[in-house]
Amino acid sequence: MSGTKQKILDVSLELFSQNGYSAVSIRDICKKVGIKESSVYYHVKNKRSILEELLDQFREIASGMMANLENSLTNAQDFSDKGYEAIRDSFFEKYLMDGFCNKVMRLMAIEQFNSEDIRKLYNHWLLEEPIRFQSQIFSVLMEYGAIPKADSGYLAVKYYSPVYFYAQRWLFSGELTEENKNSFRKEACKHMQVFFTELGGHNG
Amino acid sequence: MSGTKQKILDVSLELFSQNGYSAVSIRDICKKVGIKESSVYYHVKNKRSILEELLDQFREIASGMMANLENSLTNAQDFSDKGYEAIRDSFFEKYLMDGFCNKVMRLMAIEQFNSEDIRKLYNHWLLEEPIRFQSQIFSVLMEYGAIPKADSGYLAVKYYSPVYFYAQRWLFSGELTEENKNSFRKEACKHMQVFFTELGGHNG
Amino acid sequence: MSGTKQKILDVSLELFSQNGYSAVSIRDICKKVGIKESSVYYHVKNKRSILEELLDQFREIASGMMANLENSLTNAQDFSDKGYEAIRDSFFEKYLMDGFCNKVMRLMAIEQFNSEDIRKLYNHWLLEEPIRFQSQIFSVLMEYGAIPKADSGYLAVKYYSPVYFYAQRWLFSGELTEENKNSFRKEACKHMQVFFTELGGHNG
Amino acid sequence: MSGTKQKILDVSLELFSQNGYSAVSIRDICKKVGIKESSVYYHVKNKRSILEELLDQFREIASGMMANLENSLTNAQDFSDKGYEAIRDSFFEKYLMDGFCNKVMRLMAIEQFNSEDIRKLYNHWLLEEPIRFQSQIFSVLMEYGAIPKADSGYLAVKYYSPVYFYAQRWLFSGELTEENKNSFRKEACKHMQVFFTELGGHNG
DNA sequence: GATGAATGAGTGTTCATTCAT
DNA sequence: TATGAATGAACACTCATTCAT
Repeated sequence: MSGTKQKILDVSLELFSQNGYSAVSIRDICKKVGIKESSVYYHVKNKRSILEELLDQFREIASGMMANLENSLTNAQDFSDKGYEAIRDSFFEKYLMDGFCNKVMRLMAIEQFNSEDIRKLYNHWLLEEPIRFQSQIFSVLMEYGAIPKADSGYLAVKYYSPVYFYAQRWLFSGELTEENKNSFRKEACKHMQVFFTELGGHNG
Repeated sequence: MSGTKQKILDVSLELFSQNGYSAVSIRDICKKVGIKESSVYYHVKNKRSILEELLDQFREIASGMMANLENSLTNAQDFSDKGYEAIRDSFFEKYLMDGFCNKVMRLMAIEQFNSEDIRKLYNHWLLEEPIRFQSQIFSVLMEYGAIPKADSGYLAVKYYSPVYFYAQRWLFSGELTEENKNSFRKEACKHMQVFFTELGGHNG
Repeated sequence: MSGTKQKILDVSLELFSQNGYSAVSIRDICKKVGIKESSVYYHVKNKRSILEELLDQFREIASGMMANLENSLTNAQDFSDKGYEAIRDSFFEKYLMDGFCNKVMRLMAIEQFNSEDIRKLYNHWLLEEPIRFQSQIFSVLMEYGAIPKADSGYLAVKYYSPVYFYAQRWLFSGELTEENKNSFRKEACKHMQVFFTELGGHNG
Repeated sequence: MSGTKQKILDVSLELFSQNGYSAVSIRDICKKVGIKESSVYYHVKNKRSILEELLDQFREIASGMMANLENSLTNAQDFSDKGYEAIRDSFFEKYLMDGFCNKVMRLMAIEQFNSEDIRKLYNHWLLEEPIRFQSQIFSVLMEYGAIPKADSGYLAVKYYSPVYFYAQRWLFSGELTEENKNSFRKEACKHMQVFFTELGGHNG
């Protein structure tokens, strides 16, 4: 991929994640990239295809990560805190906190209202899939007696929804500064830590 | 307020809450109201002012409700389930589930990314204020020994974030159907019930 | 219909008939009408709809005229030269030579290659329908013994094709001047006169 | 001429004759040729020059053929049907029906409205020249008593215009399929046959 | 011979808004 | 109160062409 094309994608993601797809014009993108408006069409088919390409990249990364986590879970031998923490951190750092994913999530959060496709994507990757996967983890932990048996779905909601809440507060709202990301990481990690401890406490 | 003006506001809210402020044109509004585009400017200064007026209405309702709840809390005599349930239901039914508030929230959820003002409003009324108020309730309950002492802020997050999560899933995503609203009510109420029971269980 | 709208249609037909639909831009039309480009969209839906409206007008006129001729033919009592001449002149003057029809025909002659719809229209009204109708006239004349029996279809082609040939030469080629129109009238009329005389000669 | 250059000309003629010069973009041509758009400018000066080159080729072929026919006529010894038929067939098959000429004619039929040069070319080679030459033939035939004396110009129009009419119907309108070409050949030949027979009949 | 990259000029169209009536 | 008519500014996009490599 040529440098210009990559720059177009980068700049587009930057702007899209700040203002949403429709609020960003080709003019805006080109101005920031440093090319004339007609030049952009040498690299991409049309405005929509820029968005599509970004979403495709995200889909690939997200699925890859999920497959990885799924794999880790299947092959996991120990269900101690350590084993689980690895999975949790992977999901957290390589997905929720990853620069690229982060921006796409913001973009999806914005654009879900204008595009059915994106709404589905958002719902899948930010609401359903995290719950589904976390629920699966809890099920496994219950099966192995690591935590007491209960409604794993509801447990997953209780576990994930504060993370989602903090994400809204610091990642999807306002500017995506390092400061905000750190606030998010601090609070979210604290929650996950505490939650898990309390869960184990019941068991112990 | 003249009938036409009210119709303009109603239609605008309807459309804004479905597609967002910028995705709705004056044309769209007027077509649904049944007037010509130029006529709208007799009733409102410009497109932005329609939004502003809706937000003002919301602000007033939301503040009123909050003041009411605040008042209920101050004057509360019994801290049994009943007393609390009244407050909870009021917040839930007259705010989260109210037709008007509901639409404005959706609108704010969409438009928070294009307008700093709306972002602040959204953050205040959907993230901060619910947590602040709930936290205050828990503090009072702790003080009176109704529930064990703990970090009331974190407790509020654990209590409210699933509600917020469900709201995202059922109220802010896709179309706002009665079916979705009912799903939301069912899930959110169940959570609040269970949560409070568990909380009391610790105490009892 | 407002004056401006009519002016838009008039100017459009003028330009379309000179240069073809696609070679004329909205800018060109507006410049000649004396309005700004955005104003045109108050009067018409889009560029294509201007063309469509002109074609609709033509269709109506052409069908009306054909129905009229058809009617004249059915009710005709005498099959002398006079009776037929009336029909012929009507077709010639109110259709081929009419200012509006004339321009639309030119426009169709140009645009038939870019639009399947227009190609069909052109074929129908300039190739097939004249032959069909003329053929019908000859059939009637043959039936009544006014002219000798023969292949009426081929006779129609022999009668009409020189008219079509002259039309190409004088009406559809180059600028549509009064001089050209007169040349066409002169040549075409002479042919029709001579042809009919020769036809009668066989009979007499 | 390099293979690529020839391919550019071939493809261009193919597309031009189907959609007209202006409706075909350099992109379209290059896609079909299998080169990038910038490459075409190594072979030709600009888009217009492709058209020019095609027209030059046509001019040469057409003039050559005409000179040939002219020559045949001058050297003709017998004015029987056979002698004439040779000339007629030559004109018909090597000009009107020839693949290359055919496409250029279509192209001229389309583009005559956008270009004065092409209009002149069209008028010359499809309206005036056939009439002039045919008229000349008839004159010769009259001189030699093969057909009765009459207005040779009008006779030429009567002879040629059905051919032109059929050409419009099957060669210039719609797609240029083998089926259409055959329909044209059949009808046109039949006409020429019949016409000549009738002509001779008067004489005999 | 061919192409990657870029561009100026142009196209049709939408939108919020104004203003005289 | 309402509207017919108009407009400037923006928008996504296409096209023929250039030029260094």
